Amino acid sequence: MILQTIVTPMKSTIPESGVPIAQIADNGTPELSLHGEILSRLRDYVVEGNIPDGARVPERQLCELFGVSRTPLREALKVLAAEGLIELLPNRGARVRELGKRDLEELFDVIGGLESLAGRLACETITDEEIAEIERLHYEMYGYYLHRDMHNYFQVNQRIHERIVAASRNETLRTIYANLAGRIRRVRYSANFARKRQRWAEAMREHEAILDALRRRAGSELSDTLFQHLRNKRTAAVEHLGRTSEGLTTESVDG
Amino acid sequence: MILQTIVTPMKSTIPESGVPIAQIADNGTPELSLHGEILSRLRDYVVEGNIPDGARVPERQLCELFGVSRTPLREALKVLAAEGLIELLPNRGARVRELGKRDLEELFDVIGGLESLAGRLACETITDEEIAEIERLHYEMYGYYLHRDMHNYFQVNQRIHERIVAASRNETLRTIYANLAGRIRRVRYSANFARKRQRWAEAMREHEAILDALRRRAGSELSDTLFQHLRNKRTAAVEHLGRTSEGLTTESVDG
DNA sequence: AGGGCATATTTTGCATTCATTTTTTCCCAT
DNA sequence: ATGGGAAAAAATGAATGCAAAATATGCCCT
Repeated sequence: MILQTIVTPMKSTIPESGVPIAQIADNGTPELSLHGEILSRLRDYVVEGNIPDGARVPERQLCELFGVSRTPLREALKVLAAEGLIELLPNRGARVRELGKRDLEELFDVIGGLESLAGRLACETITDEEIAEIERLHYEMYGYYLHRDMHNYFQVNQRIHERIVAASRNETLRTIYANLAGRIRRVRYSANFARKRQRWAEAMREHEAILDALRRRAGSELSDTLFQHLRNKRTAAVEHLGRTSEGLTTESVDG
Repeated sequence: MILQTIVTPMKSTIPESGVPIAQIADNGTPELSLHGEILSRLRDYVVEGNIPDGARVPERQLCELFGVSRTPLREALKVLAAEGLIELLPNRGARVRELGKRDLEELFDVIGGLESLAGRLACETITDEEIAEIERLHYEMYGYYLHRDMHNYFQVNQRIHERIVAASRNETLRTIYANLAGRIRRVRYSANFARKRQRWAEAMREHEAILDALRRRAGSELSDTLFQHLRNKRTAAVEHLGRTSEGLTTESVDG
C-alpha cells in the first residue's frame, strides 16, 4: 500500500534541508537516491505492461537493465509488493500481480469511494479558479470526444479526476488515490478504447453532471454522481475484461 | 524510456497458488520469510510508540534487537516509508513520522470515507449471522461503556468497525483500511481515554444508529451515519491533540 | 571560555558474497 | 518414447564488506 512520505514540519533541532526519497506514485521529481530512482522506474516498467501478467519478475535481468545491484532493486520490489502491484512468493521471487475480475471490481469500488469522498471535500474549499481549470479540461475533453480521439480523451479524463481529488486538499487521499489509479490504469485505458459509442456518450453526460454539481458546490450530489460514474466505469471495464482474456488476466477467478 | 521487454522463462502452467508474503497490516498469519517477520515486528514496534515521534530510527540497534542483519531491516524500512509510518531522508536515515493536526484530519477523513463506503457495500451482501455478530459486539461494548471500562470499550469498538469493513467483502478496501487505522491507532486510543463523558455517550448513540441502519440494511443511511461518526471522532481526536501538545509523544499504550 | 575548523567516528547506501531453495537438465528405468 | 529422479544450474534470501556522507569529537585560535 502506498502511502505518503512527505516531510512534515520538523522539530527545531532538525535541519531543514531534508528531502524524502521514497516518493510514491508521485510526480517526476528528481530522485536523489538510487533506491527511489529504481522504485519509480520499476513501477513504471511494470505498470506499462513490460512484463506479462502473472509472469515472474526477473531480478537479475532487471538489475542489468537498470544498471544496479540487487540490493536496491529488491528493496523496490518489496515496496511494489506493498503497493499491490506485484506479489512476493517465498523463495520463488516476484510475480506481476494479476488483476482478476474480482480485483477489478474491488479496485473500482474503492476508487469510486475515494473520488466520492474527494468530491464532497472538494466542494467545501474549491476555488473558482480551480473550477475554471476543470471546466477548461472538460471542454478540451469534449473536443477529443467529438473527434473520436480516444487517446487524448483518456489522458484528459484522468487529469480531470486527478484535479477533483487534488481539490479535496487532502494529500493522504491524493496519494492513496494515485496508487490505486495506477494499478488499474492499463485496464481503464484498454476498456476505454473498447468502449461502445453509447457508453462513451453516457460517460460524457456523467461528466457534465459532475461539472455541474461542482459548479454549484453541491457536495452530497457530487459525491453520489462520482460514485455512480465510477460504478458505470467498473461495469464497462469488467465487461471488457470478460470479453478479452488479453493481457490483463487469465481466468482463475472463481466466484 | 525503457521499451525493452524482458522475456521470462515461463512455465506453461501457473499453478501452486503460493502465499504472498508482503501482507500489509494484516492479521497475524505466520510469516515465512525473515523480511515479512521483521516488517510486522517493526511496524508494531513503531505503532506502539517505542520510538519518539520525529526521532531517528536507529538501524543498527534495531538489527540487534531483532537479531537480523541490516538487509531485511532496511527492506522493512522502505516498506514502512511507503506506508507512511516513517520517512526516509537521504543519507540521514529513517525518522518516525510525526502526525500533525492536519495529518490527523486527513487520515480521519479518508478513514471516514472508507468506512462510509464499506457500510454501503456491506448492506448489499451482509448476512444475518454477520449482523448478529456485530450486535453481540455492540452489546459487549455497551457493557464496557456502563462499567467505564475504557480499554475494553476501545478494543471492541475497533473490532466493530473492522467487522463492518470486513462485511463489505472487499479485500482491497479492508487492507487499505487496516493500514490507515493502524497509523492513527495511538491517537484514537489516547483520545478515547481523554473523552468527556458527554462525547462518550454521544458515541454510543451513534453506534446504536449505525447498528440500526445496518439491521435495516439501509446502505445510504449507514454510509452517512458512519461518515458523520468518524467526523465526530476526528473532532474529538484533533481537540485532544491540541490539548496534549503538538504531535503525540511517547505515551506507552499497553495492550 | 567559546566559536570555528579539521579530524575521527558513526551511519548510511549500495555492492558483493554466501548459504539455501528452486528450477532445469539429463540420465536411466520402465 | 516417457516419466521419475538425481545432479547441475540458476535464482532467491540474507549477511557481510566497502566507499561516501553525515555526525561527533577535539584541537586551535581569539
